[in-house]
Amino acid sequence: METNEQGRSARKRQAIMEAATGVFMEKGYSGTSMDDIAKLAAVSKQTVYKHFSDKEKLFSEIVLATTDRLDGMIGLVADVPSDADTLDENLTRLARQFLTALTQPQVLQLRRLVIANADIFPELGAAWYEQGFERVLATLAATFQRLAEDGLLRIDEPLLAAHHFSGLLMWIPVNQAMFHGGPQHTQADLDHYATAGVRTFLAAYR
Amino acid sequence: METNEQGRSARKRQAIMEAATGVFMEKGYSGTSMDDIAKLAAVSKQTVYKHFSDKEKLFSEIVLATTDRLDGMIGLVADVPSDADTLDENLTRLARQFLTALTQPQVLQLRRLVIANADIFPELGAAWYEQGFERVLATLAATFQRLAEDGLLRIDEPLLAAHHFSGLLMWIPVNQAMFHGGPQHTQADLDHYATAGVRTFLAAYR
DNA sequence: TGACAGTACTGGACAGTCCAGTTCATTCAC
DNA sequence: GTGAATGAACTGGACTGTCCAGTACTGTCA
Repeated sequence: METNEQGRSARKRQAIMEAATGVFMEKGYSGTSMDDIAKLAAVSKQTVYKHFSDKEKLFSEIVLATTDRLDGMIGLVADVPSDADTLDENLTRLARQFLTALTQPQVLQLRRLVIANADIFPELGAAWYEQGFERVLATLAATFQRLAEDGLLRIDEPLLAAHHFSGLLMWIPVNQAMFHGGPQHTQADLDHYATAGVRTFLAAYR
Repeated sequence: METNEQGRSARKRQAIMEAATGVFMEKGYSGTSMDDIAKLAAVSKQTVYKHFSDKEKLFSEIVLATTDRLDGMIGLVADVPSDADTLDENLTRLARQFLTALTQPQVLQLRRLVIANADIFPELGAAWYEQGFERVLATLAATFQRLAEDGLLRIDEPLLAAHHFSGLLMWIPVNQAMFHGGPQHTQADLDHYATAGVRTFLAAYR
């Protein structure tokens, strides 16, 4: 009789990854001990080592696992309609969604975590950047390219425009979050950043 | 008899700070041992502890000491002439100087160092952000305000404009540097970021 | 005489291993 | 179906080796 769709081993592995994600996020890589993780996962240390050969491997896996969750964001970016009349509000909505998604405490925390350990795990930092950040940016660039071909925007270098778009939006809140503990921005702040950023972007690129 | 202008004690202290700065930058906070620092400073461990009560205090001091070096940057930002004919090239020069200064390996490394340890030293992160980053931004905002009053720019919120300016310039190279090891940008890249960023900025704010 | 070098030491944390005994899911005989 | 048999996965805790912050002590030099 199979009451569990996953089986014991897979369930344990899942528990370990969730626990590890939580503890690494909260206490950083070197601040986290394997005992902490085992304890929080309600699992013996040996089981942790059965699933993940060492601490570095476990860390890599939990970090890269988070890039899977970006697909929704990709969809949003690709779905901006080619409609001149609503371009402003469509981009503003996109901007708000961008800001909301990227100022989630977990996302910022993960970003800090990756940056903090880019010395020790350079490949991990690069991989996360490519699979996460650049994937979204490339999609945004493609969207801008399409909008330009439809005559809604005037753009020479789509990728540069995409970087400008995100830089205008996120420079402020991301920087603040990197140096301070938690997020200091209210929803009103974010809305303001969104409208102001889109205004500046469209003034330059329409 | 005092043959040295500083005194032996002050010289030792200086040596310790320089050594600590180097090692912390290279190996991070937790990767650095007090023995490393003492050895590099050619000083006994006991002397290190005579000058700095513990590791945390030493770290804080060397990080905050770096914010003193921003005065040159402040001067540059404040000195943009109110001349409509050369506004474009003046801002582009400023942008280039900005980018060159902030993509220095030491600066990026320090930034990483502060972000990486913002969990453990939240006050330090906040202090560095305020005394370093926000000071430059505020000066830039004041300059924009002046340029707006002289009719060269059209600006509602000078501080927001300053953030947009720096976001347009630095989002790309700073992000790359945070996640990859060293700087991947050539001087040509930086020039391109500068001219493109200023072009976008002026299209929106002139 | 006081600041320093050099070095040994303490106390605690932690990665990773080992092992003896236990749980659990599957298989196969009845 | 029921119930043993089997082997893999798991527990819990002890153990090793290492690293490091901070202290103590002895000798040296100015």
